[in-house]
Amino acid sequence: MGAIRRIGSMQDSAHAALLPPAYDPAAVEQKIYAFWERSGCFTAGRDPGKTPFAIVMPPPNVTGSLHLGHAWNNTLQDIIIRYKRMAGFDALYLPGTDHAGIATQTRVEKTLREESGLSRYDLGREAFVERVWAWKHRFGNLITNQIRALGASCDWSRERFTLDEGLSRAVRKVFVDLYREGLIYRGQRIINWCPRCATALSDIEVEHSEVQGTLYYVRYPLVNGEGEVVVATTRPETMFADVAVAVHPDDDRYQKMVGKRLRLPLTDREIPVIADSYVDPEYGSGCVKITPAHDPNDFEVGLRHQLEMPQCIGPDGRLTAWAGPYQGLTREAARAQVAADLAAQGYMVKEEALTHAVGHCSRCETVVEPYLSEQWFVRMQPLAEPALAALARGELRFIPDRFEKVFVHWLENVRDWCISRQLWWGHRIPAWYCTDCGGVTAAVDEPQRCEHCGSERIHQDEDVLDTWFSSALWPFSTLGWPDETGDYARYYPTHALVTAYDILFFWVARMVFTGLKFTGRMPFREVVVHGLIRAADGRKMSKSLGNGVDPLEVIDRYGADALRFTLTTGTSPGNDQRFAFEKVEGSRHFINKVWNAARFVLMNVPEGTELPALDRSRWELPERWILHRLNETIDAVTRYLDRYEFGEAGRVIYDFAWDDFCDWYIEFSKLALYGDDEARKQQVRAVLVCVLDTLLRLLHPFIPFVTEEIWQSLPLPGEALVTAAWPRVQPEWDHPAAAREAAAVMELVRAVRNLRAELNLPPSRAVPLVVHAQDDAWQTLFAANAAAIRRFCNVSTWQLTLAGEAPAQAVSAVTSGAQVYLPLAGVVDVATELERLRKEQVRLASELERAEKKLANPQFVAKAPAAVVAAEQAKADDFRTKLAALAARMELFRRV
RNA sequence: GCGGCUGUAGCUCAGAGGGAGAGCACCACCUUGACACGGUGGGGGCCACAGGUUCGAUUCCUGUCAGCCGCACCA
Repeated sequence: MGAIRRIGSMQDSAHAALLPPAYDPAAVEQKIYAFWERSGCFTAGRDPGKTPFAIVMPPPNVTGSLHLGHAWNNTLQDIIIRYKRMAGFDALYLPGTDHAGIATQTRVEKTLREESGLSRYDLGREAFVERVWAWKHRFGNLITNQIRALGASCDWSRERFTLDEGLSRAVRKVFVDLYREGLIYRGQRIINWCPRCATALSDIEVEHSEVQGTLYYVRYPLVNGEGEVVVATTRPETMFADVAVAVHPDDDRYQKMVGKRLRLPLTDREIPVIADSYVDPEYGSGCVKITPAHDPNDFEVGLRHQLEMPQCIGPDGRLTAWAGPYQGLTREAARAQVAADLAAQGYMVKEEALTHAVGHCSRCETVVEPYLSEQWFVRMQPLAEPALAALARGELRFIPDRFEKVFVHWLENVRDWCISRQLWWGHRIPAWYCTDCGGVTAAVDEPQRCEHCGSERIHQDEDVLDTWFSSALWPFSTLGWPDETGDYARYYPTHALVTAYDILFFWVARMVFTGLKFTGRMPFREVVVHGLIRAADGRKMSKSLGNGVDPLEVIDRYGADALRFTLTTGTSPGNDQRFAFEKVEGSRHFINKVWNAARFVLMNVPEGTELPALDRSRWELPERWILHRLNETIDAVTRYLDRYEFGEAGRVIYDFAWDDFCDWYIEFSKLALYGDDEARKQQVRAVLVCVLDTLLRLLHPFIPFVTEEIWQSLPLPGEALVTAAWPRVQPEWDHPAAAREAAAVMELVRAVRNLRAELNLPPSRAVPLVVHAQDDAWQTLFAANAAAIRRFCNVSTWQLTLAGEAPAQAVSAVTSGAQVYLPLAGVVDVATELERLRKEQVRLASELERAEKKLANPQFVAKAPAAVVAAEQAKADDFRTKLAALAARMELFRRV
């Protein structure tokens, strides 16, 4: 990043002590993001020698605003990208936005209506589309700026929009190629129609939800007056488009009816009784009215029996001329009216309450109308099959893997995809119709003449493509495909795709089969699936409930890092999480803790300090232990990140930072820093800086802002943390013995603190401490750490010997390697002390019993791994030693 | 109907074939020279239930119950 130097922040203060004791994210986040962007460190491809690693961002709606789902999704992606960047990859995080056909068009139409009372038709297509573009230019960078506020390290120089010229060309090419191969066709079919949006929808844009309805049993009399059939229907208003009544061919009750003619009530029309095995004789009356234009199953029946397909409901959801006097009524009004009239005229046999699932528009919740119309479709089976085969070959990994099953099931049962939308905002279908020969010309570039007859009298299809049609190409269209660009060659296939499970079918499946079809490869190797974010009470966040939380508000109040850390530690693979402000508060506290640990280090490493190299020979127990723990932490975080276990990774560093570094090591370090051994002081400073440096690196992908801010203040080479190297385990830091020894020292300290607390001794009161070490080795250890023990426990006089005569008037505890006594004449109550010891004895005895029982089991000794048996043996020994000491102690007390 | 997820401390949730964990909340004490967005100590759980596999199950398998979510739906 050449000319860009560090931002200059903490180190500008005269002294770290002048830094505010509470971290203020608002003061630094924008400055740091600007620094990152300016430095070019997010731009991929600057070092061709590095291995590429690419993630494409799931494009949010260009005129939408960030919600917590986006925040979560982008945080996880950014963690991966930042980690990979630090680990030496040429990391590309490709951002962009989606034109979101229906949503955006609806939004602009609404404003138009509010501002001028005009509809899009009043304006005309061209003017309206212009308006949408104006809207896009006005609000289009809102969401991308919000993604910046979150800290996402996107390569903005490669930002894409689904309606960009390049991407549009990719869309047209895919359409034309599929059309020529017969994989896209146009046909008269029943599709899902939203009367409010006035457009066709694909199957997955329909949400089925249970509705309380009525099953009407209606008499259809025979024309000859010799009887009747009773049909059951939930939609009597469609009867004007009935063309038959079907019964099962084997249904004895109705066999004689087949072929007879019925008179349709409320009309003068006659319709036949037909036989079709689609009818379930068990359900309802066993007679089904057939309405091919208004029901997908009836449509199939209609095709089989070559029936007419009249429509009695129009695209606006109102009854048509076919409904005679009912024309113009809405579906709902017509249903009520028809039911009432049928009843009044004696056709209604009965009405039964019925709950059934009804399709609703996923966008506006209007009841979807199965509607017969001419639409464009993608033939799915030939595309799904190669995808299934590739999945079976293991070319795509789902994390967690259970989502593969859902995915496969969907692909196995997928139906043709309706891709035409009766909208104006989107990619216009690249198909032209010839007025003369009626032929269709599909072309990437606007054709001058019909490719069938050469006529120039051609006009383009009015409709646009489903937005997901362009999203399906996103991983390669954004990289330049169909051109063989450098980016496409270098970054495609991308590596990981991070997404919530709710768009697996909408988006992931479609990228998979178009990717395979057009690039010959899976567009990504791994799909990292996360869940949905819910309100604190577990309900979905929604506009109607008013329980949505604006991530920008969270960022304002707590900082982007706190939001990120909350979302990250709340992640468990594939599962939903609940959002609560208390959690964000917890994250903010953690960030503040890190901030203050840094303040401590800086205050003790004055400007200009020349830090010595780490020198293992000069380390004492705290240094050996903390670096050993740091190694374990580096290893764990790296492994968890490699497995996309974000929550666990975050938790592991949290524990290290707070418990090990802050609570213990910093406290240990004070002994040296406030002492007067200059050489040791320098070594401890070096260790402090090293641990803090490493900790910041490990934390950076999770909480990038605060870590960058702190890191640039440290006396270290390098310009920015964002491009610093990811830590590696240092074999020379490994020190299992130190881990055990430190554990014993800490256990001793805790035991003394516990005694003090139980005696209600205020921390300010120094107490005498007697320690009896179990053997020479333990004695050496405790002697070496006497200063720490004395400081941590506020000890006045200190006596460390090998086990010997115990002070009588004392409270005591048994720890690994030692017995500790607080000889406090007058404070000790023999009865309470005995009771305390007895409770401890009971606890230890039960532990020992458990261990001994295990060890006494020959099967356990024979079959369990040796290490497990040895560990159990060691535990038992430890318990026995402690119990013996305890028994001796109690004996002494009884004699007093 | 088919498939999946969840059930662990008061709450929110991790976890893992071998001594039950965190955060918040709670109790007690503490303005110690990084931090009260803090420190120290503490209480609290037959890990939903019943079987099975195993030397050993809270963890793996089967079933039951409860909550949730997909997919498919017959009017």
